[in-house]
Amino acid sequence: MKGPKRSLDVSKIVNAVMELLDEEPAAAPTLRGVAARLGVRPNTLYTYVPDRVALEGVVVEHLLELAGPAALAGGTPWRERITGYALRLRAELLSRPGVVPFFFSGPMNGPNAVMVGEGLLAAFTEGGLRPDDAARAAYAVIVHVLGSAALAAADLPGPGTSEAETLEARRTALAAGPPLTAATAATAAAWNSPEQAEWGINRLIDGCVRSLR
Amino acid sequence: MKGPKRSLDVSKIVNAVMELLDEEPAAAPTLRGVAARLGVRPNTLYTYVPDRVALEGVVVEHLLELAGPAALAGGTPWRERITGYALRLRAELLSRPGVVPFFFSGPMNGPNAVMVGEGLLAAFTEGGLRPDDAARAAYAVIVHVLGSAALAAADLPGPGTSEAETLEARRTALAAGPPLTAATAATAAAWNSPEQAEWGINRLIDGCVRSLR
DNA sequence: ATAAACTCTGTACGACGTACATTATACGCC
DNA sequence: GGCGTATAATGTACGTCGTACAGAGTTTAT
Repeated sequence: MKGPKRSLDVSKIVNAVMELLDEEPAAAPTLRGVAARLGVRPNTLYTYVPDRVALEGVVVEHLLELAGPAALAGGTPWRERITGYALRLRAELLSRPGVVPFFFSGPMNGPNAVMVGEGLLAAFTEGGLRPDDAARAAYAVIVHVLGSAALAAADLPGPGTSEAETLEARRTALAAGPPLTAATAATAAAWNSPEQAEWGINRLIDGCVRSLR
Repeated sequence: MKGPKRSLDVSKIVNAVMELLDEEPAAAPTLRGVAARLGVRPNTLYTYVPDRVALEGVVVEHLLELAGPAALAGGTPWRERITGYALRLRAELLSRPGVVPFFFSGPMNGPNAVMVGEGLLAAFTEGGLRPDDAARAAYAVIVHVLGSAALAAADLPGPGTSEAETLEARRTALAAGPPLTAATAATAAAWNSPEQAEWGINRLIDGCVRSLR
């Protein structure tokens, strides 16, 4: 290559994004913020990435990998592989709520997304689903995990509010609602808990398996 | 009340948002855009709504109603009520992709959200689920619908690109992937189709029902 | 040695959400 | 029935965002 040496590369940029998220997990990282942290002008990033959406795309790829897609390939029972990856990914996202919107800003077609898809396909195939159903099931799992994370992130307590008190606030609000809502207020108030997410994914997998008979 | 007459009200604002979405369904409506359409300065909207997130919240409420939550209450078989509302809501969102992020920008606790929850609870209860499971199932359905809509919106063809050609592009890209992905490329390429969404929701409900035995 | 290719900077633009002071309007009260 | 006061809308402004474009500086190929 001709010109001057590059001072950065995409992985350095991703690292900067992750550092920003470590410091302020709920704040959505911005192009300018990333550039500032790297000691560089905002438009310098355009050398490495065509636009903001693409930057978010590489961050998404990094997070998909952080959740350990390799563990999807085999070793443990197929069902645990699916729920395991799903819940790990969800946890990674919720510990950095600022990154959640990135998953909805463009198509997910990077190599890690493909790898996750292949791993889910393998697991569901091992579970006895026919190929087409396995494909549908794999997508449904992704939908569920990302939907769950996004809704939970939208409901996160702001700074200066404890998790326990928002939960209690939700519970009393629901208890004042219509009959069925009131009757299940305690359960419904914890709708964004990991346990609830796990329940949902398990029911989804149950339904996919049931389609066998 | 004392001061001058109000020139607007919240419903007029919501109407303006919907008009903006009619004209440019993929563009996220902005405070300034809404104000301009109403012939008013941007900060005038602060008389009616505390901030942008709250504005988005009332739009969300309006869309939840547009999908016809009353039909959740009864009349048809319980299962159809659930899938019907879910798919109607999904369709409303996808015909206005610009509004999808609004569903993830704050808690969903308006009256229509409560009404939808109650309707889902009623349907699942009629389906035989115990109250707590019905609550979990209701939330899982919401997660799935919104997740599906958000992922589909993120993958929508840009202007000047037909749906058929993006589908074909996805198919060939997947066909070049790892073995299981390649084998199911045709199915997986249509992952954001309404049929696929329906399949996912039906599997989820199947799984919830199965938890009975 | 020179030209071409490439990186980064400097500067700028328009859009966004929102804050604050100011002006105009209408009701309640004496 | 005029007047004070609460309220609505405006005017103006600030800081942040993504991104465009021209220019300066650096490296390699010839």
